Amino acid sequence: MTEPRTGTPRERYRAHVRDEVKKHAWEQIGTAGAAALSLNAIAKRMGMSGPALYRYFANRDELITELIRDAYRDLADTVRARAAADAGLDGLAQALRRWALDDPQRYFLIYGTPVPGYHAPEDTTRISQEIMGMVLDAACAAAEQRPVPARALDEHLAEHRAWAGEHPAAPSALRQALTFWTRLHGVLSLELAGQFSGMGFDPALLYAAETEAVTGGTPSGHGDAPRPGR
Amino acid sequence: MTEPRTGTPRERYRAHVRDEVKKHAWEQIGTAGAAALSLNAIAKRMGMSGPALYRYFANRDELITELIRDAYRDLADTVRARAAADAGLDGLAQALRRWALDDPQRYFLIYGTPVPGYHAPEDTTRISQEIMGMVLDAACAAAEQRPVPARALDEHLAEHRAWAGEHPAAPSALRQALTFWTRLHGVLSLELAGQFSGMGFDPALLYAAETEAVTGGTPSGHGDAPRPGR
DNA sequence: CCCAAAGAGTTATAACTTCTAACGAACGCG
DNA sequence: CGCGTTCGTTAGAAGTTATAACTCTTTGGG
Repeated sequence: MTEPRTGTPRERYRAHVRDEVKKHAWEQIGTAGAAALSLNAIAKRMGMSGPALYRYFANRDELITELIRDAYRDLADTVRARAAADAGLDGLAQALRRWALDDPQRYFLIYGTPVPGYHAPEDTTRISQEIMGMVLDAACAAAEQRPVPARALDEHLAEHRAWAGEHPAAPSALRQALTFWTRLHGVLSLELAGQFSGMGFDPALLYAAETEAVTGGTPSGHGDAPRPGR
Repeated sequence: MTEPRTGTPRERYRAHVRDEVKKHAWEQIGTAGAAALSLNAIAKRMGMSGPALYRYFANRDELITELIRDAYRDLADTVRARAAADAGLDGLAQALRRWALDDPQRYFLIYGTPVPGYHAPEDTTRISQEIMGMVLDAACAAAEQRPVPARALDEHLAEHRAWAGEHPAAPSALRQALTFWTRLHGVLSLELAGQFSGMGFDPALLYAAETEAVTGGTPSGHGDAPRPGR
């Protein structure tokens, strides 16, 4: 989460306690969901009384916001590592699914049901944009090897490409990155939510099929092995 | 929600109070999310003390389960009405989006972040299957007019078609119904969660593009007007 | 019609939760 | 070695879910 080797002893201790709180928080979230997260319960498990935690987190929302921040950072790191290995769009898709399956509630903390009042802090939206940027990079790289056919939506995206920032992606790449996100999230979120549970088919194959469809069957760059199924 | 014209006066009164509780519950969920739903607050708004509501709902979870049940029923009714009008797959897609935008938290109550411990009651999964059945019907009807090309996934689905029940859909129709669900849910859930908010493009056009892609551009049956955008 | 049973709503209470306030003790910087 | 900052404590307010016990009303059977 954070490196403990900085600042004064007190700061290091503080960072250590904060990390331990977050560790217990993730456990609670994993077993009972974010709604059931209790500062009191965490304090007791750490062997101290409830109000002590308020020295480390202003309130429950700040702890959850911090967890969301960490989740975003971890996802960005995962995608960045995979992108650095030049794994291609399908490599990113695999990394995303693994990351999500590794801790479904962490995925839902980012992409799940929003709390009506809640507004994400600016830095998390920045990380979100960075992730999108890496997907855009991969989409452009894939388009060089195999051109992506144009769609009717491309025109609209060409006119509304503010979300891509300064990225020089072609309209078709914008669309590809966007549908990469929506299509994989569609399968992944329903799988993680257990909506496929009694249905019998293998979600991994559906995910692989969607990945192949959205990448145009591009077998990745020169990075790790493709392995469509699992 | 339920017809008040049945049973004894007491039963009718009971049903009336239950409906009023649910009405207030939906308001709370809409403005603060399901996690913030408070039986106490509902009771006070209805002019009675907290424990009185326990005459009508065993506990908070039972109320939420009942809301989920109602949401499923309402979605099934909406889809059924649209399917009866022979609106085609894209008609169902439009109906789904309208229904979701009408009350995002209601959509998320069904398709949003799951609570780790929670298991859906049997009747809601039955309704879910009924909805899937109607999508399958529409997919088969569309395939008669315009054949759907086969995909690699079809073979797997042909071998694992238990979820389709007795439905005689061809493997390609199974896949089409499944991706209809996952692709539209992918766009819709991210839109409802506000993930597209600062991005500039029109989610309706993205949804329309995904609808057209998944239906193969079939301009519906003979029902209501198609109207792709909005 | 009458009366007992059933049901509705009440208050009191327990066991939780978040979060503030006030206090004492320990830590570590100068 | 001090002395101020920081930490952890207990006390307590205001919420929550949920149960128990009690009162009052409604209802249906004799």
